[in-house]
Amino acid sequence: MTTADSHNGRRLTARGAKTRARIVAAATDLMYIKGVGATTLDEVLAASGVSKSQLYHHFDGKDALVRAVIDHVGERVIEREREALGHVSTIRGLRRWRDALVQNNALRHGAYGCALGSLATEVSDHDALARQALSQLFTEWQGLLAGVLRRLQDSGALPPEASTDQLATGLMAALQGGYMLAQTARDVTPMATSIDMALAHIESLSER
Amino acid sequence: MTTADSHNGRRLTARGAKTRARIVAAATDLMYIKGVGATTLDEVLAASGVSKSQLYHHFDGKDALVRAVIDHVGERVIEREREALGHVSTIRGLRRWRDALVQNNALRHGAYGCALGSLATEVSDHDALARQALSQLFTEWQGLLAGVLRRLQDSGALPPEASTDQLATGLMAALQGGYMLAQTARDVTPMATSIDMALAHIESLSER
DNA sequence: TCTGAAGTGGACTAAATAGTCCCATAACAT
DNA sequence: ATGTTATGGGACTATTTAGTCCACTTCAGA
Repeated sequence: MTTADSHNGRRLTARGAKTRARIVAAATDLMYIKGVGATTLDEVLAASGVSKSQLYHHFDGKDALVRAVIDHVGERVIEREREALGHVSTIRGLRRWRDALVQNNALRHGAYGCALGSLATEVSDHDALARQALSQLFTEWQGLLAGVLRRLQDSGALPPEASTDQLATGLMAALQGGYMLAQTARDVTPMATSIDMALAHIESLSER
Repeated sequence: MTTADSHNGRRLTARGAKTRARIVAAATDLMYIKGVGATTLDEVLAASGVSKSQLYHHFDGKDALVRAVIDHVGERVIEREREALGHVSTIRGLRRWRDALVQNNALRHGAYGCALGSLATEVSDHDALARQALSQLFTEWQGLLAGVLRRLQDSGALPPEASTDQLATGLMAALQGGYMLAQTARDVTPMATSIDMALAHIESLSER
């Protein structure tokens, strides 16, 4: 939302907003499938059925478009995860969350990886603003996981001395690393295995 | 080694081998820093001080060069890890291995991530051969970790019913996910945290 | 309803980029 | 020695790509 409009404070009619949204949607799909670097503006134009002047009317250039894509993907992922994790308070709930992610990724045999993670690795070293936005999104996502862990703690399913933040970091790393290994192997098994190991660790903390 | 020479079976003089190596070395550095997609052949030429005909003499094109880079990076990483892990047989040894990786990554504040992992995410979905090579390299790397875990098992530091292969997968995912989070945050802390969690889990298996 | 700003289309440009080609020189085998 | 093959330099081309420009249309408020 912050970097949403390139020409800050400009008026934006409903028609304009629609065009802008179509551009972002097309760019999001293309960049997920082909990668950011391999996606050209002409392809985005063709896919969204919009002319070049429109693109430069709404965005300062490719970098700005990429940032808009990051915002868009980020919103979607965070909303999805908020719905999936917002009310989870048991280990079983976490396992169901794991199942959903793994099954979803299995549909593509692991290809393309995590929508947010792929953007992050490709963009982080080239665009400081984009990197910051992505970093914040990961923090938010991790916060949702930490919330689940705190609720586990409250219900006694996790000892009070466990650091929920560190466990959330470890769980997120297992998830992202799992995505990456699955993408490279074209097989979701390593992703399932790595999340399972993280969950087993969390579970084991209350059995000692 | 397999995809090493583009024009298979051609003679290769010492001079030619040197030129080829210079091209690969320059391409490796550039692609690590700038990314594969953002690295142009002209840049590789300039950095290696070689003319275009040489590049096309030794490689069929950019894809072939990328595969040579993967082979080169893979060899380096595997050799490094073989030296670091080949004789490790204690949890303490694993922790020292962790320290070395974290400290090394801290020098860049996490930037660029894992040499192999970055290549994997960027190339896996576009070049099937490259993906396979990377997948094999990850398997080899994981095998080294599994070897350590088997030695732990032999010495009684890990129960015999533990699946060393699955634990190695989880450890590798924690490492790669940690690299990614560190790269996005420009801070190695999450990498350290995630590997620590994986190691803590491994350690905890013998204390129950 | 009038006016200025937002929205739109698409041709155009300049630069970059992958890949080709040709000719020259060095190395090697016999 | 000599023919053959590897190595080398670098100009050249066709295409792609980001980005510009301008004429035209639609919209919203005074």
